[in-house]
Amino acid sequence: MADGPDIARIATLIGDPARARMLTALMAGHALTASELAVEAGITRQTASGHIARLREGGLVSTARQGRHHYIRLSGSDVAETLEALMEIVDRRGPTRTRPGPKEPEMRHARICYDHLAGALGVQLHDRLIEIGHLTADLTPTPPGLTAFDALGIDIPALQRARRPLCRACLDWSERRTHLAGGLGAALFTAFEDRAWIRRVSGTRIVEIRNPAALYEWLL
Amino acid sequence: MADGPDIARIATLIGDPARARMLTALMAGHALTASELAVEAGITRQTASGHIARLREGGLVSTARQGRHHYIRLSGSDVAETLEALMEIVDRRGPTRTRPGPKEPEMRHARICYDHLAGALGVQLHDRLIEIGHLTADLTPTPPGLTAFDALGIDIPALQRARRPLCRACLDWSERRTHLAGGLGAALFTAFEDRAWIRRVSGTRIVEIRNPAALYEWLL
DNA sequence: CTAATGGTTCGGCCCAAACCGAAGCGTCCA
DNA sequence: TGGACGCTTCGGTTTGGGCCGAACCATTAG
Repeated sequence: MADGPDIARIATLIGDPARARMLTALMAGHALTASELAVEAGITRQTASGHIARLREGGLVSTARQGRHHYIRLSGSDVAETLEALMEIVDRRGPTRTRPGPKEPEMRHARICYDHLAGALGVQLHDRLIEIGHLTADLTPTPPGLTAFDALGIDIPALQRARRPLCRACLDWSERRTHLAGGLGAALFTAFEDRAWIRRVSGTRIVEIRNPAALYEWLL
Repeated sequence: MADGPDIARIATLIGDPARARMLTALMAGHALTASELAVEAGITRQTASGHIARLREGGLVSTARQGRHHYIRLSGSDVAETLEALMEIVDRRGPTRTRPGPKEPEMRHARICYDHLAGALGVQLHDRLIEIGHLTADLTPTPPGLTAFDALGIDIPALQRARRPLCRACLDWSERRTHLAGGLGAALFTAFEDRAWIRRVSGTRIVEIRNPAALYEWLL
């Protein structure tokens, strides 16, 4: 009898849209910081902080402090399995799907995720970099990749010396696939922006493609 | 962006204590009426009616009218699996642990999970079927397995034609290992029940072993 | 040291939804 | 045909909690 409310407690934690987006983002298996989760969930840092506290209290995530950063990850595979079970229900009988959601097509096409590209364009960039051999499947730069990044003015060795990981896979909530995050993801974004190949729409997370020809040529 | 992953919608449905109690009651696999569910959840009929409408709208339960009665059941095994996954999280890290009531040991030993065996016996069945070669490690029936299932009156080809997957691994929340679900899991349960090898304890999810000799002999 | 950055806490606003009483439908039986 | 029964719908109240602005700690950089 008492187990009813207990599963309700856990389900309630997953049931908030912002928290569900956080947990979905954490499904990639990588630890994320509180700020990154806030961006991923589309809420402010202080709101995210409260959500994280509740998730931690409920045992769904665990946190680790490293300096002034708090890294958050799913607390175990059982949590991931539960989320997958929920996704399966959604998939099997979802009359109102999120994938072709007509809400904000531009957001789904290209947006900024913290400091790197996300959306369909972000996923495409990620896949293409691996496809043309600039990155290996586990996101390590290859010699040709180093040359190509250097041609964009990106100093890979300097990025590698930074504390931040060079490359990280970030799960895209609209595409449900990974895009490129980390120092290189951020560097590529600014490189594209400096060349006016892309531009941020001020006040939103939306990213516009200004020079598709140059962008796609670089991806050949 | 506002409408993130739909898993939040499903989780919210499970996240209300009254609805969680209803769903837990339905885990036994029997259809219940709206009034019975109201008693089970400890709320009035009209409140229960609203909850049932929401659960039906969300696709978690299906209803059937028979005269002036409305019978409600879980809409599928995927819902039961999700609930079991949630129970496993609760079981593993629940702060307010459910009192180890008198029913607990029997529940852990053998219980029904929607329509198939769970608990220690369920896990044992799963492992044994693989061990004696009736199923492969990825849960495909072998020729000797087909013969053995046929001897129990189970029509595997008919089950394979059904929409439901024939064999499915379902994570057991008390054993933390997988037991056998899917069409075959359900068919085995009814076959054992028909032969009076096992019996359900009415009003609960507990399953009693009535003829252990016959049951274990079949598993040789 | 000060400044910048990551994270948390506090206070107040606001809304979704859970709840019940009462009334409204159907369905079944005498 | 009237009445009992099962269930749903409607109104109105209440509350939990999600959200943000602002202020507050902690760590690192300069």
